[in-house]
Amino acid sequence: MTDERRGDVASVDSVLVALADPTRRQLLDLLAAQGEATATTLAEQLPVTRQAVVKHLAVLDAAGLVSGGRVGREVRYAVRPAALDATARWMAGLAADWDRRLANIKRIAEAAERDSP
Amino acid sequence: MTDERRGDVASVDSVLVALADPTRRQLLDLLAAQGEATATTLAEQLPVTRQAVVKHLAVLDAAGLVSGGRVGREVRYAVRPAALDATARWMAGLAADWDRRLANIKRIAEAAERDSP
DNA sequence: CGCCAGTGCAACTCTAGGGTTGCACGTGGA
DNA sequence: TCCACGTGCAACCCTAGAGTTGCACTGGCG
Repeated sequence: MTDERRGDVASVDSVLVALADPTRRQLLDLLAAQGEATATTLAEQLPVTRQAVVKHLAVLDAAGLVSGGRVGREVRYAVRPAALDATARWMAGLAADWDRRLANIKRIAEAAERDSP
Repeated sequence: MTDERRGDVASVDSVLVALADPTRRQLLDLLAAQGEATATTLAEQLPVTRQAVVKHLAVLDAAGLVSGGRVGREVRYAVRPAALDATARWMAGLAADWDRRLANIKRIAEAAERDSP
């Protein structure tokens, strides 16, 4: 529901926090590989409990990285690229900004050096 | 020292962990804005102690996001875009991969639906 | 030469969150 | 119908790490 084009700070924060955990990244890899999966089947492929997986999925869901839908008595989760893509663009923009600033600083420093050697 | 071109998992991990903390992101913003700064001057602009800033700078340095150099009796830190840029590309690639996989799944699902309606 | 600013190191507190166990609930299949 | 499987909820442990305080060290400047 969040406007994808706006660089929302809160959403970037939640995505970064979500991706900081290695278990969650593994979870995302598994989900991306299998398309859809339940917390139970995911837990079978990881060295943690189903409950832990459920908590991680909740965090990932809050960050918009996955979404779950009920099918019968089970809940199938799938990966959502939008939030990840938005964060990637935010990060690329930040890196470009740093480059810009560093180039500026360097230019100014060289100009100052030329004035008073 | 790390080869920038290799998508090193460990370095991506350290960058994500480093960026997950809001104080560290603020620190990076300040550094990017000022070009160079010491732990002491940075601490003056933040609601935390200099020691906390030093620890954060150590984490950022280990992730390759900043680097510090001694000038006289003070240590000037500056931002390094390379690691951030590499992580941004890693993330963009991951998002693209997810898109690819989701499109595949969808295609297969539609083919199966066409077979047995 | 003495003093102060800026660092570095170490020990300590405290909370967020990753992980677990145990149980109750509901839905599908035999 | 009954039972088993997958989920949901709550309470709990335990460690990583964000932050603090206190002190020792050292290079610069008056």
